[in-house]
Amino acid sequence: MRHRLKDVAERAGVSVKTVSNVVNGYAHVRPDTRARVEEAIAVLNYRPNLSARNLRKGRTGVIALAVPELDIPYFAELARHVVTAAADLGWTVLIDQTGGGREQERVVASGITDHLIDGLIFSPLALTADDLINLDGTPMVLLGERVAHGPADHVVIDNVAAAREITNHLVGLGRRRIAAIGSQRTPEGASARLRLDGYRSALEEAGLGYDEALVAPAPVWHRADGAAAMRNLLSSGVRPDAVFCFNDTLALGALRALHEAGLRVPEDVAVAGFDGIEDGRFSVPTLTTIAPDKERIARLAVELLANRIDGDRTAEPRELAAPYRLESRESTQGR
Amino acid sequence: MRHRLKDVAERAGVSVKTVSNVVNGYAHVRPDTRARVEEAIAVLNYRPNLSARNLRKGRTGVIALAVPELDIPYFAELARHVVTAAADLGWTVLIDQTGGGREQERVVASGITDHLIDGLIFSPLALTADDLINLDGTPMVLLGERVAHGPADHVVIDNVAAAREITNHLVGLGRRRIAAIGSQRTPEGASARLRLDGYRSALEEAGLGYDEALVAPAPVWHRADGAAAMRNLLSSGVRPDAVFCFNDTLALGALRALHEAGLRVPEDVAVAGFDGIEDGRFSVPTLTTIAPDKERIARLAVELLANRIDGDRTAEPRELAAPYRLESRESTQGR
DNA sequence: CCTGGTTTCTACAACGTTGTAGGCAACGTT
DNA sequence: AACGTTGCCTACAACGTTGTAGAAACCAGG
Repeated sequence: MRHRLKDVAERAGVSVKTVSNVVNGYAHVRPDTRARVEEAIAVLNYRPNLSARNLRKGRTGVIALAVPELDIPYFAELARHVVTAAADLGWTVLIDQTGGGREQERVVASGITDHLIDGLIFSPLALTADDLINLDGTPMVLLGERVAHGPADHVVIDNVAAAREITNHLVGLGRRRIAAIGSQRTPEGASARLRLDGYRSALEEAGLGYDEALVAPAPVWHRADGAAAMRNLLSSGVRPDAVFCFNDTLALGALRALHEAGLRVPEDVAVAGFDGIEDGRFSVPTLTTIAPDKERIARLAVELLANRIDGDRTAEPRELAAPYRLESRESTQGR
Repeated sequence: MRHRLKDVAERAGVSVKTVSNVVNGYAHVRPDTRARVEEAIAVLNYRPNLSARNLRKGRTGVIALAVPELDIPYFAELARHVVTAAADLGWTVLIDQTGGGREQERVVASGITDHLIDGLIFSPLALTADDLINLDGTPMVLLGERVAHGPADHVVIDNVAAAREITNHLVGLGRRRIAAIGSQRTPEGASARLRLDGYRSALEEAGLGYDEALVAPAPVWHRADGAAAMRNLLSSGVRPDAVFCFNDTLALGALRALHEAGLRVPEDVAVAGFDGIEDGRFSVPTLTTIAPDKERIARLAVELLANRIDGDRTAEPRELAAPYRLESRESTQGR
């Protein structure tokens, strides 16, 4: 039922290689020969066997994208853009869910040398630079803050500046007791640390001072954690007039907790998030956020990977920054 | 830098095939031979070339999951479960975004025969059964209502019964003017039709009658469409006391529009959705919904596919139903 | 010590593709 | 008329793996 070059060749009365040449668009094939071959291909519904082609060429046309979890909106949106950007270059994307644990991430990073993929775009949470030094040369592009200045190409956004900007936005609205949700002391918390730095430096610039009591940790950044952290803040007696949540799902959870506590957003407490996920455009109230340009991040990552795969694999790792925008909505503005 | 069986064989002083036997766990290998081979494998950091193995075996260990869009929460959550269920059987999942157009879906369905994947789990929106008859035997499992009783295995939930149940829930709360958002007249609207049927039959059972004016179409089921449909309903002068939205993102959009119109949920209008996405647990108010058991759907789909791949490819297509639950929350209950 | 069976290992071919090298016509140039 | 060049095509080998067939070494039972 499934046909090979040989079958097409027999039907068209040419050699196997000529069929291969037609399939690959080789120029020097007589029009009538080409037509005969193409007809045979159509009749037999021939499709190349990619395993064989890959074996011969040493390329698979498949890249992997490894993210912690697919149903975290930020990663789902990112994944969508990566798949699209890769498709533009003729690549297929294989998606790997790491779960975010260091051991699993290490497996992904090293098990990648299966020759099934040409390269890897990796958004690690727990991995350290040390985990990456021993890889045998599969091109890799890292996303996010976790392994900055590591041994691989890297796409980031300026977390410190972005966090400073959104904290300034809250300051500019006259808020004075600005809390933060999402701090982490674990090694996984690289993004958390940078965003905390930005928050802190904005506060100090504004002369507001940094108050530990206003900073709530969140081991994971899901909605439920944001809600719990907000409840803790409220019950601890501190009365913030604004909250900067280190990502949007935390913020959505915080909105929920504020609602349950009978506090109005933004009148009583202004809320800001980070990530620019789609949900934030439709929440009640809509969510002010830092929106990284995910399409750009995806495209840069795919292009960096393409350069590694086709080009010099020993060149110095490059680090590219993607832009972001502050999107101001009801949760800080009112309407 | 990258080693082959041959390199390992030379280092261990055995034949290539013996190394292959060790790698594949063949029983009859002397312990000391095995040890020598394993040591060589470790030293050289040998990894099998999957393209070559696949070529030889005719299997790739990769299955594809095709969904319309990854950043639709329902599909993201589903994808996560499929990836997990597939991993349990030793498979990797390649994710394909179709965009939901018929032409693209057709390409996915037929272009799948690239020998890169062993099978396909497909959640089509626009595809018809006719588009599927000509496939050359790549095992496939369909999800959703689009192509019922088609030529392939199929996992569904009982949409009509679920829609009837949630409509009954609204009726039971004393609501009398129950609107519906999400109807579709296009061929893509298979789910919409079934959910509308359930809605309608519940109303008629309850003696409430079916009123066209209370049914709002939504060409796509995104948040923005739900908000727009809700606004249309309100401005058309009908005053529903409840709305059944055909999925959760529509419902989240509707909540938003009701909020903007100054209507209270659920006091003025009760809102129910469908899909059981995570967002609905944290929206304000939290969302009553029909939650299909996505984990079960994913597992059933993967198992059906496994049976096709390993077993009889000509057996009659099977259709399995997955369970769902009505999850009652604030948007219909109040608190 | 022979016989028949098992264990352990190896050589070879094949999976379907493409790169290389080369052959044969047909062409234009000397 | 002889020459090199170009266009078109083919045969062969190779990518790295595993299935098949079988050789060599070993073992138990007579």
